[in-house]
Order: sequence, then structure tokens, then C-alpha cells
Amino acid sequence: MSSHAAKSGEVRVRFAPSPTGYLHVGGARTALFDWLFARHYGGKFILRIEDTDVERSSPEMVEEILEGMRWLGLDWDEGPFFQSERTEHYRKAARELLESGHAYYCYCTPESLKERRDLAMKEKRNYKYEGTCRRLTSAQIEVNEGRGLPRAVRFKVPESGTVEISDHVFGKIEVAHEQIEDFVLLNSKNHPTYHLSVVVDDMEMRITHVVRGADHVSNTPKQILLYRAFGAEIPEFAHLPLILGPDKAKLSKRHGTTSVTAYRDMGYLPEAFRNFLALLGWSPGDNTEIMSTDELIERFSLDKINQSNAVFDIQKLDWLNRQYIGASTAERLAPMVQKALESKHLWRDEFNEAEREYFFATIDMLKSRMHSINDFAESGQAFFTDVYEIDEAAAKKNLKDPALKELMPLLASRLKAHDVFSLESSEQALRALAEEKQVKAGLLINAARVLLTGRAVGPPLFHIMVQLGRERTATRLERISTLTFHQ
RNA sequence: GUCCUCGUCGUCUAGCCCGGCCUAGGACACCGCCCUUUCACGGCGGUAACACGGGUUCAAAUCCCGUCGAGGACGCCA
Repeated sequence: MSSHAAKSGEVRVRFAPSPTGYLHVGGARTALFDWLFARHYGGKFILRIEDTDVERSSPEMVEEILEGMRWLGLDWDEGPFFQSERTEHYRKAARELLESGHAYYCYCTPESLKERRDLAMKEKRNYKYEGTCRRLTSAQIEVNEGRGLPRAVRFKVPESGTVEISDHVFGKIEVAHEQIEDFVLLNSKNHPTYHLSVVVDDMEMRITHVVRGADHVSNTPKQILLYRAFGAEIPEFAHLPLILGPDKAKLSKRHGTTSVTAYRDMGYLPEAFRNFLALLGWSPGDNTEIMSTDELIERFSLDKINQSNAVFDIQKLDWLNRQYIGASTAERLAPMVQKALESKHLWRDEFNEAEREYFFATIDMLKSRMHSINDFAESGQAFFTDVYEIDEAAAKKNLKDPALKELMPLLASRLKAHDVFSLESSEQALRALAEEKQVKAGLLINAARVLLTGRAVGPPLFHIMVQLGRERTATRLERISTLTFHQ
């Protein structure tokens, strides 16, 4: 790492969401990268809530964001700090700028500004604040003040020259001062605006690295100008490429689900989701895809972040999720499966007590073919309740042979007749019956699976039988006589 | 309209900075085959990309210029 980290010895990064919505995928990715960076260098990860826009911010959204971060395991070392509680700091800073001649009062009304902007837009002209109030004489100012006109505070952007951003991801970016308008620092209600509060906070919180989305690149020159005006040290910047929807536009609500907690509710594992996010815009440089948290922290580096935007590919997320589910222990999965069952009213407390072993064994049996945690409650429902549905297509396919109406109960009685009930004994019983009745074993196997689980697909039949136990297996096989749709 | 950025398989990417090892590697998805009582898992194989045009060079995905395409930002929002 260059200058800052080396100099101060401590990396300090912040994630600064605005609580005008839930934690979305893009924000989560930013938070993850900030967090990984801080952890990699043993630095501090600071959480700051940018709620200066009181009208659009809400405490519920703050809680939502925190919940999303907790779910992803992104723990913060300091904060959350709320900008709404720091207004005085910003006002004081604005006063300083006014006194040092880096800012001025502006009496233009928002309405007249909007008019001018709209007109420019209509004429397809570029609009930039023309600096009317920047050139006010002291006499004119006195008049305005005397009339008690509402005033905003604007930053005085230098007339000529350029600002250079040195970005860890994009390299050098140069912007001419004349491209930057005199932006508002304090609005006419004396409330700080984004640029002011960010810079003041980043200075006061001694942020060494600003790691944020690339949608902030164009804000950076203004902020650098502010640091300079304050005579402060400028942090290092790393702008992250954007996450796009399938149509290649910045990912947003209209692309479907973007809330992080919604992914939790859809049955994704936080570690899978985190791994997936890490791979969006970053790669370790070799072909490694599945990485533990420690590995991610260990291998993460700013210069491996790439510059082009990335499309959110849910299929890859699904794949990762399946990988993680398959590799997880039943113990890890159990609490999540419980939640999924609860929401489908399939949960019974016995699963954590007398039937705990059964519950865990079922998870182990099913996990290799589950794409999400919610699948346990859907394709796996027959293992948790006796009132499972029987898939019609499956029944049509595997129960249509009329002979089955006799064979299945027969199989049930054979199973009951054996003194042992095991993988071997049940298979033996079924195959013996098939041979005796001159039918293919597959006919009985596939029919039995549908009867036992309601599905044509699932674990190997004899595993299902042993898992369900002799009694339930027999009962379910006999149920064929009560079914009507197979004729 | 102005400014900024990006451009390798459908998607995520490695390679690019420091030209030759690239007849461009991996992964997801897709398609075959194997395994198999189904579906998964797993294994093997396949289709598929350097946006385009110039230049520099013995040699360019890699360096330079241009074109085109895409995205982002242009608020008294953040």
C-alpha cells in the first residue's frame, strides 16, 4: 500500500450508506470491499449513515441496512455515526470556508435556478451555475442581507486549472475546473449538502481510503477541491465498477430483487452471497472461485479490482449457493432450514429434540441437490410432514401402470414382514418382488419414490425408505389405493 | 448537450502495466458422453470472445491514434 497506510500505520475506511432505501446489492458489494480492505490491513471499518436529507431518510431503513450487513457478517469497528447528529460540524466548516474566502453566500432561489436549468436543457445547452452571486459587491450583499433573503453557501471553484484524481482502480483522471460549477455547501435552510458533510466527516474520522462505487467518480473533483480549501490531507481513492442488470444498465429495483435481505429470505447462504459479491469486479488473479472469508481477506487487494462494469448473474450465484450448501454440515444448515420450514408451517419443535437426529440426517441426505435453503421446505417437504403434495406430472409419469395398485401394497407388506429394515433389506425385498412379478425394478422404484416423496426426483429410493422408517414407508406405499388420478 | 469512464466467450473473469510462452486460460450457463433406480453430485468432452479501423514493431489481446458502442455523473438528493 502506498503513502497513507504506510505513513499513519492504520488503514481507516468507511461505508456510508444513505438510509433512503434498504441495503441493495451494489451497496453490499461496496461495503464488502471496504470491509475486506480494512480487514486485510488490520485497519478500521467505520459505518456512517448519511442521513442529511431528513425527509428521505428513515430509522426503519437504517435498521434494514444494519440487518443486511450483519447477515453478511460485515462487522464494523466504529459507528454507526449519523450525519444528522453532526450538523454543527458542517456549519462550522462552512463558516471557515466563508472566512477563508473559499465560499460565498448565494441568494438565487431554487426556483429561478431550476428555470435556468430547464431552459438550458430545452435548448440542449450545457448548464452550469453562472456564478451570479459570486460577483456580488459588498453593497449588494448588504442589501440582500438587509432584506433578510434566504441564502445558501456555495463553494468558490477556482477559475482555471484542473483537478487530478489518482484512483487505485482507474488511475489518473483529470477534470478541468471550468467543468465544475460552484456547488452548494449549505442550503438556504442552513442544512449541509452531500459534498460538505462527506468531506468534513472523512477528515474528522481520519479516513485514509475512500472505497466507493464508480458513480461517485464525478463527485471526487469537488471533494478534492474541498480538502484543499480546508488544507487537509487528501485520502486515497478507489472507485468500484458498477453492478449492472441483464440490460447492462446500473442495477436497480426495476431489475427485480436488489435488497440483500431478500436474498437471505430466498434461501441464499450469506457466505455464498458474500463470495459471489467478491467476484463481482474483483478476482484473486488465478482461477480460484470459492473462497472462505479468511481467504478473501487474505487475498483481497485494490489493484486486482477491474475497471469494467459487471453484470449481476444470478445463475452463478445459484451455483455458488449450491456449492456452499453441499459443503456445509447439517449443523450449519439446520437453523436456516428451520426458518424455511417455519415459514411454510412445516416446523415442529421435535426436530430440535427427540427427532433432532432424524432432522440432521434428512438435511444431510437432501443437501446435495438443494439449490437454496428454501428447497428443503419445497422439494423436501415430504420428510417433514405427512401431508405433502403429490406432484401431478410425477404421478402421471410413474404411477400410471395399473399393476402398481396391487404391487405397492404388496411391497409394503413385504417390507413389514422382514425383521430388519435397512438399505440392503429394503432393496432386496423390492428386487425380489420385481423378479417374482416379472416387472422391471425401475417401475417399482420410481413409483415408490413418487408415493413416498410426492416427487419424481430426489435421493436414491432406499435411502428415502430408511430415512422415513418402516412404518411411514409402508403407509405411504399403501396410499396408492386412495389415489385417483393415475387411471 | 457537457464531462468522465469502460470495451476479451451469452455472463463473471485470467492475460494487458513489463509486446513473443495466447492455435487466448478458468468458471457459470448451454450441449453431448460416462456414472446411475430418478434428479442432483462427480468425471470426461464440446460450442463460444480479443468491438472496428489505422499506426508503431521482425512480432500486438497487450503500445499509440481514431471510430463505433456501452455506462456513469451533471440538484439548495446522496
